[in-house]
Amino acid sequence: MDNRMENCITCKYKSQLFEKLSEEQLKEISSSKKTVFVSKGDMICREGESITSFVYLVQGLIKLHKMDRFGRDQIVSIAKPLDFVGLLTLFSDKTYKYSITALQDSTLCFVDIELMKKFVTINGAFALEVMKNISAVSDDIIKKTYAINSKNLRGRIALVLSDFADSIFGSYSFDLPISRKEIGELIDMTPENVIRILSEFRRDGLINLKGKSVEILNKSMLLKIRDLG
Amino acid sequence: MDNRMENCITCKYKSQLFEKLSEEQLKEISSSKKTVFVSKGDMICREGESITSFVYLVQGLIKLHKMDRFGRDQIVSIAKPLDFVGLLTLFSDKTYKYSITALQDSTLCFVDIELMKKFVTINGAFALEVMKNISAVSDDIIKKTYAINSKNLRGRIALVLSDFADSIFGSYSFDLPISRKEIGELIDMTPENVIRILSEFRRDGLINLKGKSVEILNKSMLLKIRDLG
DNA sequence: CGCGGCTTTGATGTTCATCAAGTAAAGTGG
DNA sequence: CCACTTTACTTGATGAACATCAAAGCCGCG
Repeated sequence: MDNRMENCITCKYKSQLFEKLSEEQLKEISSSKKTVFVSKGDMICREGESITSFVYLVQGLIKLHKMDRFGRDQIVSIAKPLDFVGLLTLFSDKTYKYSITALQDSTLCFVDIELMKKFVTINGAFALEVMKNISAVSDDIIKKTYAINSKNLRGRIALVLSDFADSIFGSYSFDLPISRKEIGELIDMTPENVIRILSEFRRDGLINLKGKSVEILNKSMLLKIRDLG
Repeated sequence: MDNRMENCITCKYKSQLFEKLSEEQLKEISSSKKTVFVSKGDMICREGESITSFVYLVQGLIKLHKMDRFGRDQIVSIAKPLDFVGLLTLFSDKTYKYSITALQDSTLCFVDIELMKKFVTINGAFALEVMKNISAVSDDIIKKTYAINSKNLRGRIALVLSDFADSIFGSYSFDLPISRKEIGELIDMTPENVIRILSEFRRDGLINLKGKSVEILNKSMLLKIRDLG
C-alpha cells in the first residue's frame, strides 16, 4: 500500500473537509478508518443496507445507482477522486439510498459514521463545512437531473461527452468508463438511441469513436448541441 | 397579529428543529426574527438574490420555482406550513437558487442566517438536526423528480392529485392551489395535456372537477394509475 | 367593456421507445 | 487455446406518446 495513505494527517488525498479537524481528531480518524481497494465491477455497498461508514473515494471512479420501480438500474451520479460519496442520505436515514459500484479499480476510505457525527457535534467549523458539502452535492444532483430532463436526446449525449471531457478526464480524448447501456441509465435513454446518436455524431465529424475510445473533434459544435438541445 | 407567534419559545408553530435549541438561544431568535404576512401571488424572494435569512413557513402555501434556460418557469417544490424553505442552498451558496412565491395568503418567519450558522457552530445537537433536515429535503426532491420523470402523463396527474389530497389538504375534496399551467410547470407537461388528462379523469368518473375544485371519487383507481403510469 | 391571460378541444407532426435481427466482442469451461 | 455462450453493440422499421399549432370560449381586472 502507498504508505502516504496510512496516516490521514499527511495523506495527500485528504479531503478539504478534514482541514477543519484538529490534529487530534484527524489522528482518531486515522486509527479507525479502513482503506479498501476494489476492482472494476465490484459493488461497494447496496441500497437498503444499513449505513455504518462514511465513504470517501481516494482513487478511481464509481457510480451511485439504484433500481427503479421496474427493476431497471438508474445511475444517479458518477463520483471522482476526492468526492464524498453517499453524503446525501448519511444523516437523514439509517440505510443507504443508493448502491455504489466501482467503474474502475478504485481506492476508498471508510470512516465510522458515529465518529463523523461526533465531530459534527463537537466541532462547529467542521459541521458547517459538512453542511456546505451536503448542500453542494444535492444542489448539483438536482441541477443535473433538471438539465438532463429538459434536453432532447442529442443534447443529453453532448452533455455527457463534454462532462466526461471536462469534469472527469480533463482531456478531449478519453475512454468511456461505462457501457452504452449505462450511459442510457445515466441520462434516461434506451441503449439503442445512445448508440444511434453517438454514431450520428461520428458521421457528422463531431467525434472519433471506436469501441470505448472517444475523441472530441468539434467541441464548440458539441457545446452548441448541448445548450440548444 | 396572533400574539402566540411573537415569542418563539411558546410559539405553537415552532419547528421541531428548534427543540434542540436552549431557551437562551430561542430567546435570541425570538428577538431577531421577523414575522411577515404576504398575499397570494407575492414573490417572497427571487433567485439570484443574496441570502440573508432562513425562511420558515408558518401558515399558508408557497412554491419554490426557477426559470429554465428558455425562460419558462419550473416549480421545484411546494412547501406547506412548518416546512423550512430554501434549506437546500442555504449553506452552500451566497444566493438563493430558487424564487419563492405565495400560492395562498401566508405567514413566514425570517431568521437571520448568521444567527443560524452561529447556533450550528456552538450547538452540536442542533447541527445534527439541521443536517438531517437538509438531507431529508434534498432526498425528497430528488426522489420526486425521478418519480415524475419515470411516469407517463396520466401517472403524473394522478400523482399530483393524490399528493395534494394526502400531503397538503388531508382530504379527498380540495381546491387546486395552482393553475393548470402551474401544474404543468410542476410535473413537466404542457398546460394542454394537463387539461386533457384532467378532463379524461372526470369523464372516467375518477374525479369531480369544476374550475379549481376537485373531489377524488375513485382513490384506488387513481393510485393504480399513479403506480403503473 | 374590452383586453390579456387562463382554459378547453381538435388536428397535426415530431420525437423517441419498442421490436426485430444481425454482428462483434468478451467471458467461460473443457 | 479453442469452441461455446453470453453480453454488448449496431441498424432498420414501426408505432405510441406527447408537443405544438390553431381557434374559440371564459374569466378577472383595470
